Amino acid sequence: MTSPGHSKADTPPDALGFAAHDHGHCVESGIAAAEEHCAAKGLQFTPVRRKALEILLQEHRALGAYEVLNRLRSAGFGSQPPVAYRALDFLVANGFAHKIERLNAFIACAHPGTTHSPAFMICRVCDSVAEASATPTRGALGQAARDAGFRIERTVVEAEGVCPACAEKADA
Amino acid sequence: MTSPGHSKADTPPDALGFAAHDHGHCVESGIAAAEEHCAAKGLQFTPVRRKALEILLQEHRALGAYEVLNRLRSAGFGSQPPVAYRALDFLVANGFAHKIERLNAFIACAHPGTTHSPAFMICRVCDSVAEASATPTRGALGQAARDAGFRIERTVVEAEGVCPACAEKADA
DNA sequence: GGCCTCCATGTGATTTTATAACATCGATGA
DNA sequence: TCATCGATGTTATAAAATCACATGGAGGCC
Repeated sequence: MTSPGHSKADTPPDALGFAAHDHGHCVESGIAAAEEHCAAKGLQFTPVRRKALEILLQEHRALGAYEVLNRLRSAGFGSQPPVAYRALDFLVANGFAHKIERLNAFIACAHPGTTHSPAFMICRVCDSVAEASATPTRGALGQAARDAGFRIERTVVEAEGVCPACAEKADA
Repeated sequence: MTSPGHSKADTPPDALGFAAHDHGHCVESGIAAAEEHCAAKGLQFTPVRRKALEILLQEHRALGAYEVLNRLRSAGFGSQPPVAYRALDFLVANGFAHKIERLNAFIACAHPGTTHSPAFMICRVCDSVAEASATPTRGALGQAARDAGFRIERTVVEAEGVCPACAEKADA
């Protein structure tokens, strides 16, 4: 995880993920948020589910289901695809993780607990992914949907490009 | 294309696809646009590629690569996956078709020839798909990208929901 | 013409991603 | 006690995508 030892110590609350930050905090707070939310809603935050979330939280990039599966197996859980897919489905369904459609891969949610329509920036060089907020009903798409009478239930917003770190390297 | 003089007073020129329209026109004009564009750029608009585009243009919904492959086979072309994937890659690379990431499927472009960042509305009931225009650099995502120093090269914008026709049926 | 290169097409084989179908087990509660 | 439910596990298979390699036509060049 190439922890960049810069001066900045904390993650700006509702942004970026490309910036340097206290990564241990991401993991802890992600787990804590899920724990609370599950307790509040009567959901079972079982060992596989917790472990799957932990695995995702380790990285600011998207992991394929089979990569998660391998790590779950290493941790002593079942070794067949449904094990991973079920855990991931649970995390996604409850907003603790998101699926990056472009990559057929999964990433921990950067602001769990809050309802939001996520938007992602995917670096095609280093594969890092940052989560931002989308306001899908406000732009051209929202207008088109209103004009057409289309009822939006969910949006996928993913930008592919080059993250600042990689852009800098390329320039040099 | 997008020459609106021809439409039936139903299809707004650069929108929707859920509305009724002269569908034969979609096919013809889609093919014609591709033909022109290829001639202009020195690209080979070969029989498989043309047929693949025709197949996509038949429908206002996304077709999986294997569905396209089946139809190509029926039309006398090769029957192995690369046949379809290569034709589709060509169409996508040149803006004649788009991939709907959410569905792992492909759809003909609704306004070929013009450079654009497409946005899609996908009906989860009837599977129809309409193409609109996105303005990804203008909303919250664009702002986040600027703040982060992320260089956007391509965006995926897909809204899932219920189209007007299906919503009406559900109400009734 | 003969030859070379490029690119498109074709094939078989394989990899990657995802789901179906069914068995077991522990917790809950009538 | 025992029926039910949800979570986990397994085997098997489906669906989506790519790899590797052979063939064949169109142009350019000698």
